[in-house]
Amino acid sequence: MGTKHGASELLVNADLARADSLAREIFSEVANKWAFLIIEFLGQRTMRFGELRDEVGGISHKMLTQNLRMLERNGLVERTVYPTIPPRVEYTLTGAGEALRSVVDGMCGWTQRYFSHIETSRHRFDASQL
Amino acid sequence: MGTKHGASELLVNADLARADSLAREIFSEVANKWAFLIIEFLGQRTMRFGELRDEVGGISHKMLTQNLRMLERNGLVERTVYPTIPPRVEYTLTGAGEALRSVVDGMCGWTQRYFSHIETSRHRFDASQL
DNA sequence: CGGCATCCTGTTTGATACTG
DNA sequence: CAGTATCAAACAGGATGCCG
Repeated sequence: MGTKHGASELLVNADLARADSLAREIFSEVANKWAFLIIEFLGQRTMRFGELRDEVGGISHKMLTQNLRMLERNGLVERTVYPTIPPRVEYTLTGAGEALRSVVDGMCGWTQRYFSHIETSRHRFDASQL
Repeated sequence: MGTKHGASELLVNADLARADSLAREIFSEVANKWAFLIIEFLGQRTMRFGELRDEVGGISHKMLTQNLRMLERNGLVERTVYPTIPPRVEYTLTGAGEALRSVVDGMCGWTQRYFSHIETSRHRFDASQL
C-alpha cells in the first residue's frame, strides 16, 4: 500500500468500508436462532403461518411475525396473502432463502455430527466448575 | 410404522426425542451473531482475548467473555492460560469449532453473494411500508 | 491482561386483547 | 386465521470497579 491516493481510490475504499459494515449488519440480523429454524422448516415446503408456528414450536405468535417480516424485508421469504375469509397467508423461501438454507442445513448436520462431543464437553466443563 | 411397539422400541423413541430437543437446544445456543463472528475470526488464527476483542469489534468485554465461556463449554474453543504477569490467555478453535467454521464461512459467502439482492429487497420493502 | 461481580438501563419477549 | 397494539416481566448488555 503506497502513500499516494487518487480521489477515486479513496471513494472505492469508502465504498468497500460501507459495504463491509452493511454486510456485517446483515450477518448479525439474520444469524439468530429463530430465523435459522424458520428457514430450515420453510425449506421443506411452503407453509401457512399457523403450520410454521406448530413446526418451529416454542415460538410465540409475536416472535414469528417479527422474524417473518425481517426475512421478507431481506428478500429471503416471500409472503402471499389469499384474501379469503378467514385469511390465508403462505410463506415460501426465495432463491436467496434457499441458498441460506443450505448453510443452515450444514449447521444441522454439524449439530448431529458433534452431538456427543458437545455433550461430553459440557459435562466435563460443568464438573470442572464445581 | 406398525401399531405394536416393544419396550425397547419405546425406549429408542424416547431417546430420539431427548436427543432431538437437546440438539435443538445446542443449535439455539450456538446460532447467535457473536458466537459466529468469534468463530469466524478465531478460524484465521489463535488469538489472545484482547486481539479477538479488537478483531470482532463492537463487542463488550463482558459479551466476549460470556460467549467464549459458552463456546469453551460446548467444546468449540480451547482456552490456554499462560500464568505469566501480566496474564496471557489464548483461544483456539477445536476440531468441532473448525467444522462449524466452515458453516459460518458458508454464511459469509452467502452474505457476499446476495448482498445486492438484500439491499434492493430492503429498499423495496421499506418503500412499500410508507 | 484477563476475569468476575455489581449495578443499572434499554431492549426483547410473552401474554392478552382487539381488528379485519 | 393472521396481524397489530399494549403492557409487564425478563433478560441482555454496557459501564464500572476490584482481583489475580
